[in-house]
Amino acid sequence: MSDEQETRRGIPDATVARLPVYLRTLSVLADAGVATVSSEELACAAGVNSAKLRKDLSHLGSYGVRGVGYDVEYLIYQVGRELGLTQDWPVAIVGIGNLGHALAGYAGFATRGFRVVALFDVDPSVVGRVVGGLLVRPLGELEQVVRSEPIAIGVVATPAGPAQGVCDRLVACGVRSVLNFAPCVLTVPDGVDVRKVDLSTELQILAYHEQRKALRRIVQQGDDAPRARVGGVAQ
Amino acid sequence: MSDEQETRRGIPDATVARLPVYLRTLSVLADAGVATVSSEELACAAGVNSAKLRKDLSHLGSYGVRGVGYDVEYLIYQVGRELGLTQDWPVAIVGIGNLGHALAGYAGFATRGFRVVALFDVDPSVVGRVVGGLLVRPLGELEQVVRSEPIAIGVVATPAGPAQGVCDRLVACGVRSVLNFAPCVLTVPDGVDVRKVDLSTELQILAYHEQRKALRRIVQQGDDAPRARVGGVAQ
DNA sequence: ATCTGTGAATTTCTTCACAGCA
DNA sequence: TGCTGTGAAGAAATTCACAGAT
Repeated sequence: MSDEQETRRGIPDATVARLPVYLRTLSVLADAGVATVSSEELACAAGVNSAKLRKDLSHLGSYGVRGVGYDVEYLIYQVGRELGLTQDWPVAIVGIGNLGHALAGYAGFATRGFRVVALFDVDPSVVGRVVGGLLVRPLGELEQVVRSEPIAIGVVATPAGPAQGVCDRLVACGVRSVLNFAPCVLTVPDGVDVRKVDLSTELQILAYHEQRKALRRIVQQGDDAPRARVGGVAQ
Repeated sequence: MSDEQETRRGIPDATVARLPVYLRTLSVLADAGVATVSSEELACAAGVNSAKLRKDLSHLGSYGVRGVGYDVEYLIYQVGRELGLTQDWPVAIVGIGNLGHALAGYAGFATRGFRVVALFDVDPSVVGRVVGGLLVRPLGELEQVVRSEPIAIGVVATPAGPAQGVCDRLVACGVRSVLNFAPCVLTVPDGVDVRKVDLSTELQILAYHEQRKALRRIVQQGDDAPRARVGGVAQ
């Protein structure tokens, strides 16, 4: 019953989002020669609480040993398999500006499973250059290349303006997963996944909390100090 | 009663995370000359459903007009204020590799409120260069600069190795908000916020869903085709 | 004795559906 | 009538706390 649900609906989104963190943490432990790890230790290293970690891992199966913990190598394999990293995912990056340039050279992209196989740009001064060992092709060749190589994931690193158009072309060529760095919302048909990475969004979230912390400090001070200093903030 | 809670606990995290998206969407509308927008229209443009949008905005106050919608300019102001964008947030970036380079030149960083004021790197071949109009300083000057300029947000764009050390130094200088691009978990004292942007995490999440879609297609095919083709997948 | 895996309780987030105002 | 703002219902995620395996 619960197994059936696991297979059909899959693992909860919140759990999927944390699996990569666990995987990276486990890799660090493995490199350090650690063979076995408890949920408490792994959770701490990954920055979550141990009950959450255990519940997350329980969605993959029973890969721990009671009274002992988890075998690091085995868990790496299981988490990687669940995430689909045992397969090969060819990636294309469109838009080789500052960010695209960084992405093309980013070692993290070359980690298990992911393989950058094509770079595209419209700018003639960029096209023809070699970035991260790959030739930058003109955008016009997108359809041809994406169809011949079986591109699974398209990375949009263009400005906001052309992003939707580029995305449409990728999707038309059969790309079903898009990672969007452009500062805009991409609209895609059902069955296509988009994830958005937005630097200024993250900054704004930090600013919100920073502002609250500053406010809280003022109010706190106000509690100890004469009321007048608080101004209109409290109440 | 509910107002009190709003002031003390603040806006729900899930809402805060969406406000920047609304803000950007509103800016696009404003640039297009739209004066008034309904929750349905704005929600659609922002890629969320309208009930969620209305509930989100209701946490800021009652800034809409029943039967009419929201005034775009006014809402931009209110959302921006809530996020703390009416204040000035000086930002320092540590690690001017490919990514740091891209970040320093990223226009989104220069949007309302945020101002990159200092760049640091250890590499002597990078130190002294001018990137995005700013001189790259040696890491040794971090304490001096961060203390003299009132840096609010530190961006860690170093490799994983030095990231924690850099973060510790930033925090020691009074930085209370850190945006982490390094592929590792940063540990900070209470009262300091860290947000993590991880490119390979996003790819892995896409890979998970891509794998599931592929699997579903196979199972679906299996339903129409002879059982034998399904193999061990179904049941 | 120790540590996992998991039901149950709790909290948070989302969606519904409609009262109430323009 | 049209659209917002919001209680109430529902779904999802988190945390608790402990039974059960080694």
